[in-house]
Amino acid sequence: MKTPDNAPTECRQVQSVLDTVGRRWSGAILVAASRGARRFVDFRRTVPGISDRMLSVRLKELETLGLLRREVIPSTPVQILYEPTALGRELLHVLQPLFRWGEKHLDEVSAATP
Amino acid sequence: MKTPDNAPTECRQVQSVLDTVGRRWSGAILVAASRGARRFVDFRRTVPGISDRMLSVRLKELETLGLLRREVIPSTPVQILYEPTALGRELLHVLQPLFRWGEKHLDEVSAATP
DNA sequence: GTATCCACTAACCAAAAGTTAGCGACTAAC
DNA sequence: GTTAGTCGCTAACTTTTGGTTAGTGGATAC
Repeated sequence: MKTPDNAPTECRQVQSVLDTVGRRWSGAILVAASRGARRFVDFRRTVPGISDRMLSVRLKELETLGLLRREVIPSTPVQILYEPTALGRELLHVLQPLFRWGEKHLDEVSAATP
Repeated sequence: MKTPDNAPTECRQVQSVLDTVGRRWSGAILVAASRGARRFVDFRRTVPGISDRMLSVRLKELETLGLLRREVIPSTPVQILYEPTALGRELLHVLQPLFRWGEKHLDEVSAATP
């Protein structure tokens, strides 16, 4: 069977999206943010199993990608707030169908990985 | 700010979905399949830049996950066909919004990653 | 007989993720 | 007033994952 000429382009695009938002923890961090997490400790408590290092690395990445905004509040102790940008909220919105699929089918899928 | 009690569960679910479909090449391979790719060489031609090894590894994973079905046709030379299962097609369907988001915003996002 | 195709696999190297520990500046408890 | 704990990180190191290159066997093509 033959694939259409634009198929490689589509594949490249899909690849790029998943390379940016599909990295380990990124999705979970965005969801945590959408559920109200703002401070470093909020995320650490809300994302199960993440280490300080990975959280720090991913928050920085997501900020660089323009999906989270970092705000420093010079109180004592200093507070650092992360919140979704408009772009981040839009991304969370299009991720909803994927999450619902996960809820529905994850048992079937993970049952297949021994 | 406080996150709701079910937030960690949601994060875990998101994590699991993205751990399965968000691995490098998996999304592109599924898209290739949805565009008509069936044989090993079809995928290699349709997914730009993938190596034989990664293609082989990912096809096996996607088969184990129940997203692709592997069929051996004992012709000469033997043909191996991979096609999306019902579950795979459903997943592709819920990934569409994400892909469209990518088309629209990838330039903004990748412009932020130097 | 040399060349190529198909669907892989082996051996090896690089990059990403995970683990453990600790930092400085502060606060609260005893 | 010393001990313990919090917050937002970072450094050093190990493990896991991904990437590259090469090669396989059986077949047909020239």
